[in-house]
Amino acid sequence: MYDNKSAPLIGPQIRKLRTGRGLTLQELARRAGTSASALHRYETGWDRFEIATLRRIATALGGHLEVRLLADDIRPAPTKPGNREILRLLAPLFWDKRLTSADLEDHTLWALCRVLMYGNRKQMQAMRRYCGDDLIRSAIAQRGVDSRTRSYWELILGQEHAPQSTQ
Amino acid sequence: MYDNKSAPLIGPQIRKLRTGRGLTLQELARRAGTSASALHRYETGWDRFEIATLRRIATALGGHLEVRLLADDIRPAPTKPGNREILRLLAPLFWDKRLTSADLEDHTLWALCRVLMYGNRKQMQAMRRYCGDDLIRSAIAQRGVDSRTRSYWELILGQEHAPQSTQ
DNA sequence: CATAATATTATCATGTATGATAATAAATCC
DNA sequence: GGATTTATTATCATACATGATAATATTATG
Repeated sequence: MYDNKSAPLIGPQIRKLRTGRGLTLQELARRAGTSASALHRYETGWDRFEIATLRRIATALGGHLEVRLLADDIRPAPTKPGNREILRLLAPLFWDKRLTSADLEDHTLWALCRVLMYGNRKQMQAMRRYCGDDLIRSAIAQRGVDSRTRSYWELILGQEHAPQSTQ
Repeated sequence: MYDNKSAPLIGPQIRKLRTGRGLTLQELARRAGTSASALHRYETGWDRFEIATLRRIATALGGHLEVRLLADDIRPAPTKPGNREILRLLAPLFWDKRLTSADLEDHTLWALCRVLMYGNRKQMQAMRRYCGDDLIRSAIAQRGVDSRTRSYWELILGQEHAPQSTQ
């Protein structure tokens, strides 16, 4: 089952790292080039700050900031669809050539490319589950795939690699 | 070997997700309650924006924002230290009772707790490699560990769990 | 190629994040 | 317990992020 584990809130992250390292608000503020009052605001729930400020704080805490925009709505479908369901789902995409079970088996990459380039959310979810992400990686490496689609899926697969491996 | 793979730059993430979903700057701006000009700024490298704005953008892109402050300077040491090296490193921490090899073997958790609570960066790195993170999880669950240390290490181990499992 | 759509660049008024500062409350230390 | 340190709260001036708008450049479309 896909694990939707997200990062803790920023405020508590800052406080835990700060106190865990034995730093006062004043000292961290000095190191980060900010103010104790700002830090207090952030730690206690203020959520209107600038990325640049947060970046300086992370650095002052001996680390770095990591920001990801995670795409939630094209995760793999919960259960693996059968052939018939896939055919039904993808039918609108293959108006020029009716998709058959044999097509699915023998030309999986071709069908997958079309979904990745022109498919809707639901179609992508289904194919992700049906084919697996490794096959998607092969698909986007195909010559007929536009660079827009390629970079999109590279990003999705690259960033989802980590949380997926959590289990 | 620990993999230091960080998130891509924010600008490119936004652009890839936006174009990959076939959205114009105008349309994404409309959905996110921001402006095309702001989006253009962010996509092309502007780095002074507010977290809240970025959050709205992520949501408008069908996903969510994930922000992590990663602690870089207490990663496990590159190589596993031998007993003698550990004893040498930790000696300053055990001024009240000289640490022996037997202590290390028979009372690992106890020694580890002291390092986690009072140790410096280098000592923590070494012990992390020496004992492994599972043992650290056991250690912080011990009764004598203060909550500050506990929450600190829970955070570190929780957020590093994902990238570490990448391999 | 002409047109439409989209991206890029520039300007600007408004709202607000920011760090500085001070007062007060709470926690820590001896 | 008293003194010190730290956290919390409030105020404020300044810098600047923001969205609106328009002009210009580039790209896409038929």
